[in-house]
Amino acid sequence: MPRTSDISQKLIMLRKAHGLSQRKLAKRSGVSNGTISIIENGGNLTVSMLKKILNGIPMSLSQFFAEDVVGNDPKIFFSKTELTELSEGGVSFKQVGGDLYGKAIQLLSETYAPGATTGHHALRHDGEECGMILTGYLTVTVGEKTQTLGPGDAYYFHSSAPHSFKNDGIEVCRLISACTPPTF
Amino acid sequence: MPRTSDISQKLIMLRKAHGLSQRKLAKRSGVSNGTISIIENGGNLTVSMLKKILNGIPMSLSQFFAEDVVGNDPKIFFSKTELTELSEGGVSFKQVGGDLYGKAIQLLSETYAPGATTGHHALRHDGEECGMILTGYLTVTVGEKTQTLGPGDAYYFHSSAPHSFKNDGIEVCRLISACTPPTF
DNA sequence: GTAATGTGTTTAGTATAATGAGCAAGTTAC
DNA sequence: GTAACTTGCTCATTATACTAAACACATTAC
Repeated sequence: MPRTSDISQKLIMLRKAHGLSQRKLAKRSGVSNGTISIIENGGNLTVSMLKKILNGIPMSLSQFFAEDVVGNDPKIFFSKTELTELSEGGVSFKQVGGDLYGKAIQLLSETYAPGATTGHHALRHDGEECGMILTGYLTVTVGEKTQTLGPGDAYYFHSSAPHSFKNDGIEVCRLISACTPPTF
Repeated sequence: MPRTSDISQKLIMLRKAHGLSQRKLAKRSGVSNGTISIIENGGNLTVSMLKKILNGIPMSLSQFFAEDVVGNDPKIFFSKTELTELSEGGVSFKQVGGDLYGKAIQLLSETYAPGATTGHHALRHDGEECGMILTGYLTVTVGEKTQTLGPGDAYYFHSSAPHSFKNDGIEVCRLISACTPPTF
């Protein structure tokens, strides 16, 4: 048996993040304390066992195995500025690190609710733009080209080309994009 | 043992969707055929076993447990270019959408293994740089300022200031950053 | 016909996941 | 001090996940 594993590391992290000892977690999840110890040291475990343990966190299997995604509750910004939000019609733009107007680059954290769109009259402005889908699916139209992108997919284009975004999926789409120069 | 379960149902669906018999899937994933049968009838199974089986589909644990059962294989890059990786010493830079040298902007998907660093002799180059932590923690030093950032946190600075990155945590740190102009 | 392949299931044996008590070390209280 | 409590880990025992081979039933070939 391996000395450690991704699962064990993740469990340890989760347990400690919730301020629980092995015994407390064992009690909460109805598992023996010895089992927790073995698993945290890299032992194998059944899916149902993992489910029971996560139940004491609490957390779902889906959450546990989720490709990690942007955290919520924004905190300190190293850039000393706040994160500002511009939201309308299910589309939300968050200017990461605050408004950097006048700077050469702007990072945005965007979310598109299911069905949300920037509108079919496409946007046009100066600069360049690229982004990467974190979760969900987004249909991107640039000029006459349309592509539906999923997690891990990316786009890049000159902003002078007419472009629009739409979430045709059933789940929220989140992405990170960068554009230059800032247009907001 | 239950006569059926969500996991077994999902596995059956997946196997059939790929036109595989129990024996074929067993062969592909290096598992005994009997085990497949038992599991499909609701038997319990270890996480590593599930991983092995999914390996023959193929599918990741993350995908298997994902809430959405939408299509997979994200591959196409809307920018028509490939994602290239530059990795050394636990630090990995992935140029999202390929090398955009000559363009005004470059999006990077970066990962820092626990303990990994860009080196204490700080980097200096032209342009501006900003990024956002997705998972894990990263200690960012710019000039004389040092800050440890977590998920959702962001940084922004002029690249001409000496800067370095280090993962002091115990888990992998992943972030998305954008810089201009590209320096790779 | 029956021989050869395919399917999913069952079974005996073995490897190992899980239990719960007990261990050693470290805090805190008094 | 030492008594009460915590921490995580170890160990014999029990429960069970997993294997490999055999089973029962199909379909196809000749």
